[in-house]
Amino acid sequence: MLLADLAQVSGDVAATSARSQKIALLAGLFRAAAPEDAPVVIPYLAGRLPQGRIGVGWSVLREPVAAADRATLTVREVDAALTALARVAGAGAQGERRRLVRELLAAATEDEQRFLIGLLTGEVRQGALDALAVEGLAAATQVPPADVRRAVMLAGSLRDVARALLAEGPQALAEFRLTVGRPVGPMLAQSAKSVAEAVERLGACAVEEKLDGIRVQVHRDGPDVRIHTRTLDEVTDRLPEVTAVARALPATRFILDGEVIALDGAGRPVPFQRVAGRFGSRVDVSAAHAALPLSPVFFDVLSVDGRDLLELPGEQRHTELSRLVPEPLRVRRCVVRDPADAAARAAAEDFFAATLRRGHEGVVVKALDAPYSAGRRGAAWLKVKPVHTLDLVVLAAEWGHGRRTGKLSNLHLGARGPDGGFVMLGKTFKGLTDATLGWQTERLRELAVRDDGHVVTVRPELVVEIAYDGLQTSSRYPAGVTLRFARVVRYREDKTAAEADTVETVLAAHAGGEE
DNA sequence: TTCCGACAGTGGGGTCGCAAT
DNA sequence: ATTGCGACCCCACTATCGGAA
Repeated sequence: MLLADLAQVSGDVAATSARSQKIALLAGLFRAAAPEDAPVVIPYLAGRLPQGRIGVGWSVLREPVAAADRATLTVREVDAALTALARVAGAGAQGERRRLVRELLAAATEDEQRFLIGLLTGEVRQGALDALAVEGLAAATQVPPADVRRAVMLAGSLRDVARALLAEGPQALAEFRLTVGRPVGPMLAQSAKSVAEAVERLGACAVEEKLDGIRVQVHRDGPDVRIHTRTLDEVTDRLPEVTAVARALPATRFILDGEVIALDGAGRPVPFQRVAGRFGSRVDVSAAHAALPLSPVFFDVLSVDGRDLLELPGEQRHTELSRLVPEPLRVRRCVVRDPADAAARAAAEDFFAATLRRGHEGVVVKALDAPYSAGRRGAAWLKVKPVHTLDLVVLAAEWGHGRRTGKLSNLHLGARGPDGGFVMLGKTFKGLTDATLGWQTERLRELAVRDDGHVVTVRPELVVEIAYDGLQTSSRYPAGVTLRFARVVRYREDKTAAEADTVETVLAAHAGGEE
């Protein structure tokens, strides 16, 4: 199959907004793909490389390459070229990768180049990723989408399922069962504004600590322990202490879901930044380990002694968990059996407050009767975190990309400094409706003093209310801190810049506590 | 007919490892 | 030794489609 066919379909998919149409287009191409092409074609049209990220980014792709005028590249040629490229390493690797990429692009037409660059940067922007590729695969093979989706979740891989399905037919899906040693997509949580709202939405529920660390899925099969992240990357080598914990538990085959954090001498959690630093250390793990030991804390069990627990209600899985994992290795929790019981609701609020006092991020409220929905962000788990707000001044804004092209999108945010100037605390593009986006573009253009084509600097007059999750240390910004997860709540046209919050108040609000 | 679940998009900051400077 | 780049941790929020209610 020619790469041009993929580029064509990708363009067609991007051109329609109807999901049904996108799925039909994908299915059409999957049907036309030869069995040897399918393991490449399907990830490509899900916007991903089968090799994963291969060390090619914007700096390599920045300079344009003259396009070919005839489409000759086959999908398999491209895959072979990228496989070779992914293997390049060592001194001179940058230059060699650059040469290989440019060679590939020179053989591609303009449309093919656009598609390849999208794949390499992870920005195909066709309005279809894994989920719609699964639907397309189901349509192409005439298998119920739910069956394919389930197999993909349990296999942790669209490509493997596609290969099996196309080679062996629908019965191949039965092979994809929960298997110790093979990671599954972790269940994710939605957000709620308060514990009261979460309890209201869920009914009978458990309120559990939300720890601010790295999500891990731990598989043990006899002496063999494997640890995977949220995106299913294997990180066993980096977490020897987790392996040791898993080996010490009173069962030999299981899959646990939890979070890895670090505790200081007083038993309080260490800030996420330090945990991430330790977790990211790969060269000398034992030194990093000694400097900051990590502790796993578990909150779910998916399998034990060969029993698949995914379909069990959360409460029964918790019973299994408490049998397998002793107290300090489990998250604390508080159960609300009857949401109509005022005392139980009050206990849940107290638990939330106590969790924050212990230095944790918040809570996750979980329906007692919900199964483990692997790979889904269902409404059965709701996270609740405290939110802070500030009134800050817009110092500049950046031109947006994609659907925000032509709009001023990413705002530079400043607090009032001691000398009457403004101190930048970070940026945000989140929380904006299209209407607000349009409005701020107009307003900021009126206030513009400079436009370098990327950043538009403005007179510091517009005040915007910003929600954020806390401060984190920063080497990038002058105050030495930046806002974590900043997002726009609303513009404060009733306020002047002189009434915005000061750096001093921002720092004081978080003094002594690290949220 | 309206509501709501699932998806995709739009990027944020920090940290590490690696190669280039 | 320092700098720049890419990968990958953490993540919030809105718009949209299309099936459920």
